[in-house]
Parts: sequence; structure tokens; C-alpha cells
Amino acid sequence: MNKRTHTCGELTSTSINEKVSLSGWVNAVRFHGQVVFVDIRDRYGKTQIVYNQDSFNGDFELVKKLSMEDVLSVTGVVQKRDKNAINPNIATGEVEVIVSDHEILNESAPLPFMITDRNSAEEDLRLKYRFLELRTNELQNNIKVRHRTYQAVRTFLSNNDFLEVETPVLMKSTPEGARDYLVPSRIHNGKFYALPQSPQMYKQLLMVSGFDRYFQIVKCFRDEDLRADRQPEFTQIDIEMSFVDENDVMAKCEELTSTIFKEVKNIDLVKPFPKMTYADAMSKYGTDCPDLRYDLFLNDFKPFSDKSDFKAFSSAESVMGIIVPDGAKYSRKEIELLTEHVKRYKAKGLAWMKADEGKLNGGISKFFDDDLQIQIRKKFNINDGDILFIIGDKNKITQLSLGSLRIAIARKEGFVKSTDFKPVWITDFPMFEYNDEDKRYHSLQHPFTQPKSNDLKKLKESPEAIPSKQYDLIINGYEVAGGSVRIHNSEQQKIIFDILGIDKKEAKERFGFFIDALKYGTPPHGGIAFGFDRLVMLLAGTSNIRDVIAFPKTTSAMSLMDGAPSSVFQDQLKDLGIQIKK
RNA sequence: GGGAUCGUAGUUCAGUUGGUUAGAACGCCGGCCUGUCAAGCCGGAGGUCGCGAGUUCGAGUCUCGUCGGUCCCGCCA
Repeated sequence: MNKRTHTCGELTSTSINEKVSLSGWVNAVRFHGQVVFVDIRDRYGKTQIVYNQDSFNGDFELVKKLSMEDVLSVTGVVQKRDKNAINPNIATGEVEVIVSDHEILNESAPLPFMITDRNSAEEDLRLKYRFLELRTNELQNNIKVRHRTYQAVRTFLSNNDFLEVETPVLMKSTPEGARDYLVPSRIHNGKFYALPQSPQMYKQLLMVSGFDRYFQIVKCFRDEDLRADRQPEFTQIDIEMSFVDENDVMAKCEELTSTIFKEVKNIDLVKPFPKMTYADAMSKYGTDCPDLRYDLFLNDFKPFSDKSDFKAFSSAESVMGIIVPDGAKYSRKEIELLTEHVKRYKAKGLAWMKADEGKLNGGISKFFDDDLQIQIRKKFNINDGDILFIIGDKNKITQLSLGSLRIAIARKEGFVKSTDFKPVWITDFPMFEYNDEDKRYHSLQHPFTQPKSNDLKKLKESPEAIPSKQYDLIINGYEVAGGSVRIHNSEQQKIIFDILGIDKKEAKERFGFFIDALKYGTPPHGGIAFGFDRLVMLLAGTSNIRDVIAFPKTTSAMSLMDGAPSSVFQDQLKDLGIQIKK
């Protein structure tokens, strides 16, 4: 094999007449009898190489057998292309290499799909041959973006005195929160490790140990169902800081996020990032992950529906509406589709009225008299040609369904510019949320989050009313990071477990070592975790998390390439003391 | 756990109210061709219609089940 002198993206007219060697994959072959053009590709680019029967020293008959994705090593002389033969689409398009000698390092079997076109096969096939799909331009670029993001993160944090520390992957199961992936112990039959949902307790313990500023780019595991932006194993940028309050952490993370966007995409994010309370996000956007790229808001419609003759809304806990500019053009069928959309969120229906000639027409407009219509139009600044969508239900359903409708309409109307990035901090989350199913309170983030109030009595009496020191970073509607100031007092920590309905014995068994550690001089501390894959998704301009992970899993958590998960040998199970129930 | 949707040559797809031998393009194989860059022209091979039942004289087409992909709800401290 001739060692390459250049990569396939490197040669320009400055190398003319030089003898060079290139190695790479056959990206395309064009046969013309006595002359054969081959595009040879590696991760740096493509170069046209030319086999001419007169100047090629090898067996020309074998050249005719070249096919897609064969691996070649070629040696030849760089030649300037004729003016009319220049290819402006590739960086090396002004030159070509006239091959004198070559070696076929490896022939490729016929391909299951075309490397030049990622859309030439369905996703299941591409996942089975992921190693081939990773050769496509798009995925090569995404992996490079991911790499640059790692480097930007490590450089920034290291320059800011953060220490990178690894934490265990085999840890104790703490069944608060997501379902754990469990690993059976061979040495202790019947006992299990859990894979970390996040290194939460470890990083807090590192603060107790005095490391002051910690970070880790770390794999986390949650055995829950998947989504387009969710994988069962995913990567976090895990961060923790001592002697800080919420604003310190948020400020540092703004710097980090801005640095990443600048380094990776050369985009300047507007600083400081705006802040919004959880309550405002829910009432204005119907979600705690608002996409700020378009102005389409939820409005309180209850005062108007109460004055109308439309009885379906009179008993609704909340009635809200959104106004879509130029939405009056929507056909019955389009409205029907949007109705289907909101029904997924348990909304009973989607009421509407169209604005025309100073009035409101169609839908439920007949229940609103002229005077009321004028008030509505004035209050919400409705113009002719707009449509008003209204939902009345329990507050949570109204917000959730209209919040989702907002997104659906923005997509439909193309309100979103893909080059726009709008970060926002969401703050003042409630500490707890009551769960009707298991009749107890759940932490909105995790049970180590500090309440904003020190009023323990109030905390016990009305847990829902107390906000926490949690903060989430949302960019374009994606939750990119979430964190909080932690409890650093073991007594307060016990009270929180108590409110969560974890009894003392159970708390001691599950979290005893941790509560104990808080007694030995714990500095006030707080931190955050970035969803690294989602961040890279945004940077790479895709809405599919599989596009930024080298070897992802399907929505049923399988790896189609290697066939995981799979059965294991009886002996392996025996070692672990495990019997499979049929 | 639930809903929607998809599964037909190697690949992407078409396939009418259930009816003769399941088609096209790209790819693959063979041939021609000295300036292409989505090369072109000629010829050829290639099918368990995801799998399994059922209805029917007859199923790619209808029904049920099952496996797999995608998107969503629940879930994701």
C-alpha cells in the first residue's frame, strides 16, 4: 500500500505536476472506454482521479471492474483540468490525478443502499447497515459537529476551573424517577446494580469532597419509552458548582452555551438569555419548553365565553384561545385535522371563529352577540382574515392542547426560521406535583432540589405552593439543560423525603449514605445537566436524535445492527442466579 | 400500556371493484464508448408481495393475529 501524501479534500492547483498518492473509497465511476473517471472519497473530501489506458501501468481490464465503495490507494500526477471540465461543486474541482499505479485494498460487496443519497433507503435498513450510513455526507458532518461540541465544552469548562471526574456506571438503584436499567450481580446473586439515570448524587458528593467545580460528559440510562428526541442511553454535560446561587449557575451556563454556539456554528446568541417563570410559560405558551421564535400566544378567553350563550365553556375551569393571522383561509378539513391534533391531549374539541368584514363568522360565532364580538376583536387585536381557536377544559388540558396546537400551526404556516436560536431560562418551578395515580407528591425535578422558601411549616402544609430553585434552559422549544440549587442540609433533605412519602426507614435504606454525607460540612452548591445529544441536534439542524448518535437504537430500544438486546446462554444466567419465567 | 401509519425485486415505489405470466426507475451482471462529474447507449438476471392463520373457485389486494420501522399520548426524579 502506498502511504497517502494528501487527503481527498486537499489538492488544489498549487500541486500541479506533483506526484501524489491518495487513499479512499470509490464514490462514483464513469466509464468511457479508454478513459475512466473515478471520484475517490475520504472524510476530508472528494478528488477526481483519471485512469487513462495509455498512462496507467496496471491492468486496465481490472479498472473496468471498479465499483462503488471499493477501497483504493492510487499514485499519479496532479493535472490542471481544462476550463470547461472544472467541477465547481467540489473543493478539488480544478484538478484531477492521472493515475499511474493503484492498489485495490478492499473490494466492496454490492451495497444495500446508495451512500451518496441518505434518502435512498428506509431507516430500518440504514440502521442495520449503520456503518455504511455513517459514510453519508450528512452523518459525517453531524459527527464532526458533535466532536467540535465536545471540544468546545471541555475547553471552556477546563479554562473555568472545572475538573473532569468520572463517576461509576454500576451504581445503587434509587427508584425515584425514571425506570432503572438493572445489571445483575454474579458475586451477590439476587442483587442488582443500576446504570445511572444521571450521576446526581455522585456530583453532589464531589462538592462535599471539596472539588468545588466539577464536570463530566457522561452517558446516562433511562428505561423509558423513546421519542424522536429521546434515546434510552444518552449523553449529558454534567456540571456542579459550590458556593453558588441560581444566578451564578445560569450565568456560567450562558457563557458555556454561547461559547459552544460561537465555536461550533459561529452564531452569536443574544445575551443575557431571557428568563421566564414556569407559571408564565404555562399560561402564555402552554408548555414549560416554550419556543420563542414566533409570536403566537395563549390568551384568556374565559371573560368572553362567560358572557356568551355558548354553554359548553361555562363550566370549564379555563377557556383559552390563540389567534392565527390569516388563518381564516383554513378549510373545514384543515380545521378537522387540527381538531384531531388537540384531541390527543384530551381536549374535547376545537372551537373556532373566523374574522371577516369586522365581524366573527362561522364555528361558534353565533353564540357571541355583535357587541361581544367587537370587544373580542378589540381585546385580542383580531384582523379580518384571522382565525381564533378556542379550547375550554381543565386548566392543564387547555394549556397542553393549545400549547401543542401552537406548535402545529407554526410548523404548518412556516413561522419557524431554522437558522434562528432563541434560548430562554424557565424558573420558579413548583417543588412538587401531586400525582393522582399513586396519591402522593412527586418532585418536579429531583428530590435534592432546594425550595425557594425556608418556611418549613408552609412547605409541609401546601407543598404545591412552594417554588423551587430549579432552572431549565430551553432553546427553540427543546429542553437543553435543567438544574437546581441543591439542599445542603440533611434535616431539610429528610423533610423533603417525608413530603414525597418516602418513610424514614426507606429513606435510610435508599439514601442513607447521602443524607449522612450532608452532615459533614457540605458547601452550598448547585448544578445543571445539559442534554448533549439534543444540543448537538440543534447545532446540526436536525430534529431527530438518531442523526447525531453514531449507533442509535430504534423506538423499541433495539439495535438493528448488532441485534441487542438478545438472549444469553443458560450458563450466563446460572452464574447470575437468574431464571427466565416463561 | 394506548393511538396513528408503513412493510411488494438489492433499493425507492406503482399495482384499479379480489381475477391471466406482479411492473417502473435506480442499482447489479454483460457489451459498446477518450472528457465525464446523477455520464450515455444496447442487452440480461433478479420476487416466500414481512411472517402465520382465515374468508373465497381465486388474496399483493379483504379479516384476524404476529414481527419490525416511524410519529404521537401515557411515561421520561
